[in-house]
Amino acid sequence: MDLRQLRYFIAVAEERSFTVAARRLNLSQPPLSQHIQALEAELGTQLLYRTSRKVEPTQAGEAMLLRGRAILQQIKSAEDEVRSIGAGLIGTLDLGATGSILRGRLAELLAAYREVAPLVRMTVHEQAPALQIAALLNRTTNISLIRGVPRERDLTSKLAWREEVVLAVPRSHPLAKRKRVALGELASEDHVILDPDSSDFARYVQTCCVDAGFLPRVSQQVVDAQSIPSLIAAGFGVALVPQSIARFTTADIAFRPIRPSPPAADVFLVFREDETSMVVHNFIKLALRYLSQRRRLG
Amino acid sequence: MDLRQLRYFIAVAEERSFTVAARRLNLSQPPLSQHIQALEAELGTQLLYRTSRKVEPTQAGEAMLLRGRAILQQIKSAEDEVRSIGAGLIGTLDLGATGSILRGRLAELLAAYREVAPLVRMTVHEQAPALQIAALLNRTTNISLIRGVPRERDLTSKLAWREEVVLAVPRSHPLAKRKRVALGELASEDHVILDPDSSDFARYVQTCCVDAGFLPRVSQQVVDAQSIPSLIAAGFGVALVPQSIARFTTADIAFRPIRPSPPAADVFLVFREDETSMVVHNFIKLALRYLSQRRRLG
DNA sequence: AGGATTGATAGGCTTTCGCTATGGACCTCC
DNA sequence: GGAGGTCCATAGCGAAAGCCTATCAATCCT
Repeated sequence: MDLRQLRYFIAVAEERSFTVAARRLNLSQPPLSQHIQALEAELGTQLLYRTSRKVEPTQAGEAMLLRGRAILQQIKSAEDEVRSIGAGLIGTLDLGATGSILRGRLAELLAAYREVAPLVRMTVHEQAPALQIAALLNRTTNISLIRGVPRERDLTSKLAWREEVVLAVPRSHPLAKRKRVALGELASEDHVILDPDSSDFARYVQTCCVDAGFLPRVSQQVVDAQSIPSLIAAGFGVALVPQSIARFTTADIAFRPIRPSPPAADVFLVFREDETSMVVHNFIKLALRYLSQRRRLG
Repeated sequence: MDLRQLRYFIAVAEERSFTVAARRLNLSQPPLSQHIQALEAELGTQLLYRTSRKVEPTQAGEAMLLRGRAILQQIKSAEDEVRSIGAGLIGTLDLGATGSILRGRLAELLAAYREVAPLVRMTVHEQAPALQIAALLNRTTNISLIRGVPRERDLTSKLAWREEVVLAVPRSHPLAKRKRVALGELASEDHVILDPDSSDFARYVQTCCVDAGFLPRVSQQVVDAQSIPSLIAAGFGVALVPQSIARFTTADIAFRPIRPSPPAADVFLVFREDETSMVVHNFIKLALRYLSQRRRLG
């Protein structure tokens, strides 16, 4: 059986006329008759009872009409689904991010994406950077947002945005009175830092300090950036943190820009080089476009 | 989308190789590539991710594979159903018959038919002959078994079998002692008859009696042949009944053949002339064959 | 009875389909 | 590390199908 034959048959059965059906199909009547005959021959069954005055489906024809319509509908629906998947409008998207990035600019990016592709099931996996890399290689996640470029060969990274690194100090601290702070002035302070083993950002900050001529004295080392503000407020010292964190912390803490030469922490979109999902490609394309726009605007 | 393309795609997706799939499809590899390309172009989506070493479905391809398999299966199932209906192996069959015919030879005919077409839903409507005709014209029933040929123009009748008409008398009756009885001898008896208005059989019997030189004296007239044996046993008189009734009545009654020139009641298969159902045609064909066979054998 | 309408058939033309031959990328084996 | 082998894509040709116009046979309507 052929889909063309099926469509033709349905048209004739519905119109109860070869001539009218042919008109509807933008076809002349003879080939229509021939196709119906071929279909009947293949099924070994008369589907239409025809006199020169009227055409009516036989019982077999009624069944064929019913099932045929369902089949055509299913085909259409399958085509739509495949097209949607191919266009990246349907599917799943697993993102990896740390809490600070998620609560930072990522949230607005996700909102923008959801407007474009509302049917994509998004899941954000909040986890430490090292685990994010593993998850990407695992195919547990499709995309990660990470401060720093991972060196794995199968992964591709694209700069998403740059965040200035700022100083976090207790409001009572003398540096809190200052409008800006030079990096070198922090040499004598106690520092709260992230674990450099699991965090590119921590390593980057460390490098910046070394470049400024000192190795930060560590009073406390944490794995989750979320813990830093509380420790600062509790008087454990100062910390160099991404500016985006400033938006979500208590009043006990002051954030001060580092000047001159403020360090910038780069956040990257990271994904598998061989990623095939159109949802992922779509997201990346949209994200880069959206972010560059934002950068230009403000 | 074309079914051929769908089949081709499924083969390639399953085999994960154009070359192998082409072999399976009894096709050379180039047209296979072309069809897949055409399908992908139509859907605007890559369905297969191909390198020179391996072929794998994309996410869209996976969906297409799943839905496509279901569609092909549905098509096959629809074809099977239509073929079965066309062959008269699936459907419904509504038969009309009087109780005496049903409990007579019809039962064995239905048993024979059920062996050939076990999936056909048969329903027997036990009703008076006049109602049977109406039901046939109504399309409430497809086939009736009636003693006598209805004169309606839209109905066709085929002789199913002939039954000898025999005399039913109480065992205590003098005629019960006889081996055979001539029709003329019943002139002086009281008769239990069916309503001649609704029964061809009753009219036929009446005609036979008139031919034999008398008009039967009616002691009781009933509409249901089933009532006759009880009335005979109760001493209401005698009755001329189809031989088949003899098999299902009590010991109080004797059945005696009419000799010479036994009257014969003909039972006909009656059906609409424009009947289209293959189930009905099948049943009629089988019934006539089966019955003529039975006639020859016994 | 004759014109009109309907589905079936016949013959010619265009499009599609499948084949062989070949190209380009990649893997494997010596 | 280059030669051969394998795989999918492309090109060009012959065969088959699909579609069209013209016509026929049957039926309906006036």
